[in-house]
Order: sequence, then structure tokens, then C-alpha cells
Amino acid sequence: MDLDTVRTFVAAADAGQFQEAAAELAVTQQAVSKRIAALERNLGVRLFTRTARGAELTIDGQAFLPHARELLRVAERAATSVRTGHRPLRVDVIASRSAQSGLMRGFHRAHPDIELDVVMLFDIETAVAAIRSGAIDASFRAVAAPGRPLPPDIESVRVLDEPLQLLTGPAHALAGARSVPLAQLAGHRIWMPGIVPGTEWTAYYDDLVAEFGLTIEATGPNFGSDALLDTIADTPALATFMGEHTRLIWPADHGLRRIPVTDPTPVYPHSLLWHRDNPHPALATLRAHLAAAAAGHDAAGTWTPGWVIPR
Amino acid sequence: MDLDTVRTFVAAADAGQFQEAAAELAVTQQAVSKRIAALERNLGVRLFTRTARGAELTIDGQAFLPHARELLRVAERAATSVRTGHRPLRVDVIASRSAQSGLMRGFHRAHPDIELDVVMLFDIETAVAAIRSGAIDASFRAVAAPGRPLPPDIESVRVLDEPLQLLTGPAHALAGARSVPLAQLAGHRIWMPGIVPGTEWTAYYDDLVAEFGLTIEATGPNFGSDALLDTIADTPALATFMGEHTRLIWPADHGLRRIPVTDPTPVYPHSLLWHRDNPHPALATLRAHLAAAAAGHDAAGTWTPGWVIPR
DNA sequence: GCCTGGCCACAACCAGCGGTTGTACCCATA
DNA sequence: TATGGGTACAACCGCTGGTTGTGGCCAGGC
Repeated sequence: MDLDTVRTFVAAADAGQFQEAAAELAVTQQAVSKRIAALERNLGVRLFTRTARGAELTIDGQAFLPHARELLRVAERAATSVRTGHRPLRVDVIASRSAQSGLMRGFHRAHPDIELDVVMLFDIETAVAAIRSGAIDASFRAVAAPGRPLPPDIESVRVLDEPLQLLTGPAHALAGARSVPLAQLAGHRIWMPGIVPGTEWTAYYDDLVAEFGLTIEATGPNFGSDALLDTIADTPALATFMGEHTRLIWPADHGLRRIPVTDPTPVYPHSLLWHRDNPHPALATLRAHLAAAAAGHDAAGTWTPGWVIPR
Repeated sequence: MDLDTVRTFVAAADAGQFQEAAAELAVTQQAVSKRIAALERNLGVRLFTRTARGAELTIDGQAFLPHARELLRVAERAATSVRTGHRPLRVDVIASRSAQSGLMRGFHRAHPDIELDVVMLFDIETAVAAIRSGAIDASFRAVAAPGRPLPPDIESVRVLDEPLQLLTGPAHALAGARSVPLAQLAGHRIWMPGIVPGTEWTAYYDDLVAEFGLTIEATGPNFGSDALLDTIADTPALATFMGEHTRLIWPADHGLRRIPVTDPTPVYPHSLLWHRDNPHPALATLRAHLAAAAAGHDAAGTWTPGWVIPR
């Protein structure tokens, strides 16, 4: 199916005749006739009944028309998603199903008219470069890694402190605990595959390990969260950290337990980064939305690395 | 933009390389390369960065990908909307913004997974023919016109009795009334343009006129509901009938008044028609939904033509 | 009843799109 | 440095999809 053909169909349906549609599309009437005939051949149904005064839609044509319009709308949106200037707000998140995606879903619910595109970049370096080049408008990150302050043209604000919870299988020693103090995790193996060296994740967990004497194993390739959850569920000696707001796709309940961590609760600080001079109007709306959503949280009894920029 | 090209883009993005995508699509690698290059030229942005191990999405490519998938989904739905066998449930309503459309919206909310196509046919004759031919699955109508019983292979059920209200402008003599008895309308001019002779609307209003001595003018072409409402708002001597559930698109409030009619309240009987042997599974769901929605209404103090099939 | 006007479909023709094969180039790896 | 896997460019060509020309059909008016 060709979108020009669909456009021709819609034009002919609106005009009620091929001749006028042809004039609108700046082609001959014969071209319109051939396009419609080809579309009818493709779909296997007759879309118009040809009369002496033009062409009117059959029932099949009536049923097809709204779908055709929708198709053109979606094509238009797809094209504008990459057209420079007045394109949708483009935001980088660290992972789907993360708390950041949750924030963006909330923003979309609050402002359904604002067009959004969500992408996932590799690390903060890439994100900063993309922000500076204008390829993206904003990025959710944990800024900044120690010793690497943000460039002056990049602004940022803390938007969410997400408490980390321990995720264990049903046979884990701590599976029955209602909560667990952070210091008590010193003897347990905590497994976090897929933490890529050089990203801000690494810096965060390095500090957590250094300060509380934990044992975090980042070994092994990342086979995806399904494999991770499978292993956690089946291995009594292993646990992992997971953000409180992270949504699990867990069709079969393998008895996984989320256990809050206390004294202090490690929180992962999510910040929003954007370029000082970015003129996108929706960016200001997003910042206002996040500022309103972030208000009123309590930082007492929590831990973040010392290098994290204060709120 | 060509949907085959979009399909190629999605395949290449999923595969991570052109070669494998080409194999899936049963074309050569060079064809995929040319298609992607053409798409990039069309959109004016680079979608892939070519590496030694394949091709990975740029940020623009990432932003475009979900739109491309959506485009293919919509195209698929558009094609199935006219494909015979397992196509969406196709229902004929008398007008958009009518109570029937409201019923269908309610059904769609209750069963969002059921695909629907809504069409508007000319009259009950056309609708019955379309039902018999299988072109549509169901039709909302006021059955049956007097002396024209339904054929035995068409089944029907009353699904909604919609009270008619008087619609007047602010300067109309009855504009201030909280309600008006039907007999009291005898002296007033009631204007119903666009009532097409031969349709079941005509039969309904003919009976209403005959029984209560009203003056209903069906003269003049139908310039659309906007023009009708404009005229009603500006003309003190004119009023019109409108279904209680009919939704007005009325950007500027011209002070229109809806006045309930009593003693008795004329109600317009909406029935659902379908073919005895129609096997569409969603049809049974629709009938069950409408039966549940129709339960518990009170027919006391209302009027319908004598030829309307009883509930 | 026939002419006329308006509209659509078919035929013939042709440019160019979009496929193929062949080949060069690039880069990671051994 | 050689090798293998991947992409891009060039040349070629069939067929899609446009054009012009023409015929058929139907409604309305003289």
C-alpha cells in the first residue's frame, strides 16, 4: 500500500468525484482512476460506485475512509517527529519501565496535547553531546559523575529521589524480612549485571560499596531483565537492587520479594538535564510539571553519593 | 513515503543490520540500502549510523521508530477493515452525534479490544439490503415503517427509547418554559429540514403530526446542523425537535434552550437490526451490551407510532 | 427522442523508479 | 597484514505509474 494512493482515495472521497480530486492533487483524472483501481485490486473490494455525476463510496469505502485518514495523520506525525524545527519534545530516559518513564507517562497524562518522543542513549556523555547538538531536548540522568561537572551551558535540576529496594527470590535468607538495614547487607551477594563501566550507574554503586562495605557483583553479560529476574528467583544466595518505582514485567509470579532498605535508604537521584538556550516551549512545561511533582519529598534517613548535586 | 520502505526501516532497526533485514524481506542487501537511503533523503535526516558490524539507529532513528511501528499497525488495521472474514464489526448508525453513536461509544468503552467500523447508510431499505449481503453486521433503525414488516431473516430488538425535546432560541415564546405538553405545540411552527422522504424519520413525524395536530415543516434543503442551529437561535417563531441524547457541537452558546415535552413525551425508538445467521462473535457481545444498557427504562407517559414493534 | 456535457475507463506510449548483479570500500579481528 | 562480514556505488533493466488520446455511459435540456 502506498500513502500517495491512500491520499488519493481520501481526496476522491471528499470531492465525490475523481476529476476534482485529480485537480487538487495536480495529476490527470486517469491517474486517479488507475490509483483507485490499484487500491481496490490490492484490498480486494470495490471502494467507489461510479455514477454519471462522479463516484460515491461503497459501504466498504465508508468503512475504510476513517482508517485512511488515520493513516495519513500517523504518517504526518511520523514525518514531523524527525523534522527539525517544531518537532515533538525529545527526551532521553535511562530505561523503559524506569521511574523516569513513569514521570514521562505522568507528564503525558497531564498534557496529552504535547507530542513526545522518548529515546534511550548510552551514557551521560552521549546525552550531553546530544543535548548540545540539539538532537534531544532533555535527558534524565544522575548527575554528575565525580570530578566531571556539567558544562556551563547545560542546566539540571533534581526531579526525583527514588528509594532502592532489595529484590530477592522466595528462598533468600532475607525473603521474609519486612525491611533490612543497609549495613546488614554487608555479608550478602548483590548481583547487578549489565552495569556498564563508565556510566553514572557505576559511579553510584562504587560509592555505595565503598561506604557500606557491600559486595556488589557486576560480572556477567546482561541478558535482559527477564533473565535477571529468573536467576534472582531461583538463586537463594543472590539478591539485586531495584528502584521502588521500577515496574516489573512479570507474567508468572515467581515469588519475588521487594524489601525496603533502611538506615539509611539508598536513593537514586534522577535529574533532568537540558540546554540553557533550548527554546522548545514544551520544555518549560515539562520542567514546571516535574518541579510540581517533585515538591514535598523528605530526604531524612536517605543516602546519596557525596558528589551528587544538592537539591 | 511508501509503507514498504517503512517496513524495511523497522526490519533493519530490529535486525541491527541491513543484510539480515534483506534476508527477512526476501530482497538483496543493496535494495535495503537504497530504500533506507531514499527514506533518509525524504525525511532529511540520517536514521542509521553505518558501522563495520552493521547499522545502528541514530537519535532521529530512535525517535522515528515507534512512529514507524504505529504506521504499520494502522495500515494493518485499515486493510483488515475491508478484508472479508474476521473483519471489524461494522455497524450502521443514523447520524454521528446521535444517541446511537452514544450507544456505540459506550460499547467501545466497555469493550475497547473489539474493532469497530461505523458507517451511515441512506435508509432502512439500504440497511436491510446491506445486512442481507453481509456488507454490514448491524444497523440502528426505527423499525419498521408502517406496512413494511421486516423480512424473516432480519432480527431486531428495541435498544433505546430516546425522548424528544423542543429546541428553541432565547427569544422563542416557550424559551422560558420548564416543560411543555405535546398538545400545546399545536400552534407553533416546528422546523425539521433535511428529513428525507421515504425514510423512517418521515413516517415517525407523519404520525406525530397526524395524532397531535402539529405543524412540522420539512421544507428547505439541509445545510447541516450548524445552519439549523443558527436559524433556530435567531428566529423566535421557529423551534425544532432534538433527541435528548443528541450532542450539539456548539462552540459559541447562542442561548439555545432544550425544553422537555410531556403528556405524552414523544420518544424515538431505536432498534438494532442484524441478520439471523450472522456469525460475527462481536455481534453477540454488542447485543448483550445493548440489552443490559436498555434494561430498566420506563415507558409510562410516552408516545411512539402505533406501527413500532413493541419491546 | 436526440443531442450535449460531464465524468470515468481503456489503450498506447514512455520516463524513471526500484529491483538485480558485480564490485569497491571500510573496519574489526586474528 | 590478510580475512571476513558488512555497506555503498555503478551499471543494467523490467515494470510500475505517469501522460495523452479516445470511447462509453448516464443525466438533463432543447
